[in-house]
Amino acid sequence: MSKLHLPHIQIASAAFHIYAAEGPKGMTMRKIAAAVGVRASALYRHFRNKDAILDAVADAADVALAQKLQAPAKQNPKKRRMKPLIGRALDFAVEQPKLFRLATSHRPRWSDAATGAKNILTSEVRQAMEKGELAQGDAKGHARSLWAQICGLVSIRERGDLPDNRGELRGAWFQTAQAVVAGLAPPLRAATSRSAAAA
Amino acid sequence: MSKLHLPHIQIASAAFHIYAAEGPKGMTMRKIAAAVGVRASALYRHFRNKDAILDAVADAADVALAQKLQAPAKQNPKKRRMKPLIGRALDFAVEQPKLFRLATSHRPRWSDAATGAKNILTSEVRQAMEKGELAQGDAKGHARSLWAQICGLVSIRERGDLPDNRGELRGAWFQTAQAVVAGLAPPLRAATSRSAAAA
DNA sequence: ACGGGAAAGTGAACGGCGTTCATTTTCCGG
DNA sequence: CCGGAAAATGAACGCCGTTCACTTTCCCGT
Repeated sequence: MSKLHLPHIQIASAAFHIYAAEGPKGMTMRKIAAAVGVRASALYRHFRNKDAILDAVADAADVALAQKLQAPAKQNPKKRRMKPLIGRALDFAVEQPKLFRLATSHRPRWSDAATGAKNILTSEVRQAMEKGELAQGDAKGHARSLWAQICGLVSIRERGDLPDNRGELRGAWFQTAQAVVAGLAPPLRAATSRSAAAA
Repeated sequence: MSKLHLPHIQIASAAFHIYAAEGPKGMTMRKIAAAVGVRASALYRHFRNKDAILDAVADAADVALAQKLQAPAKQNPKKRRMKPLIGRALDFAVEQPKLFRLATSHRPRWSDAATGAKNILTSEVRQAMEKGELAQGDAKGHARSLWAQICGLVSIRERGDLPDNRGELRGAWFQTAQAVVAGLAPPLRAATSRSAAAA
């Protein structure tokens, strides 16, 4: 396991904040270096290149998103989980649009870290299945569908094709969210023919 | 109406091809200029700056996507439209990933051009509603939900979280697509007849 | 047919970018 | 306290988008 150098963390953290505030074009080697009180060339002692730093930032963004997704501990175990979960994801996307985009689309693959958004989401879905809120089935597949819908909603929102008014916006979100959950909801009849293979 | 200068078109088209092949970082003022046989500084006689060229490329990508989305003319009017439509969208995303990303996420707003993907999609949805394939309701809202799901699917596919195997991939796509259409489907209609056993 | 003015193209230059490299500074264990 | 390793430096390279004064090209009104 790598030694997790301190300067490594300082650099990644500085880059993270710059990225969150100014986006990809604002995150510059020289600016990152300045933020940690050093010259740009010094960064190369700790990261192979800029992309490596961006990877670290993306990991951090993924973790930040995962933390936001995680249900609050005090949550009433009888309450439904899915709509609040979607709400939290959308909140994160609105509060930190650049980090959300990075977390959901930068890396070639989802982080498999236990603390990553993917695993948090899957675990939430699994709990919802156990309580009958979602149809029994492949938890990974359900998580995928749910996540696809969330990403899509955010993508559309960013294109400005959702109402600007806060209340209507929320309504449109949940109208769509409802469509998703309905698609995954316990069958009025048998829904999926394939669920055996993947688990 | 602007005069639709010829050089304008040449430049945009060169930029389009470069972007499709090499992505955002490959699309350089100097390269575009070389492709039309001119120096970089000459481009500024026709476009205010690089972003303006990128806007033109994004418009072109939107139109290309719309053409792909449009149902083939010979289509049997009795056949279902939604799943083939989703299939075409996904095909485009696989064949031209960079153009798809640009068309779906570059601009601040959807193009309202009649030939844009947004309008084609809405019109397809409207026809599906008329035939009872989708529940009656707000066509725009349905189109939004559908498009959200498609964008999300593509986004997830690009992260590598879908099977690599071609058949399974298709299966996973349509499993998810089914969840969407189910969410939008008329309340009591016979559950979308064919379950999507690809493989 | 031609002169002149507008449009288009040029080449050099600017500052900023990521990255490299030889050199210098800083740090710390024996 | 010293010597070598680690870290930081500053200058440089090539590419980027963009600007500007200048030249070339084109075409329209006389």
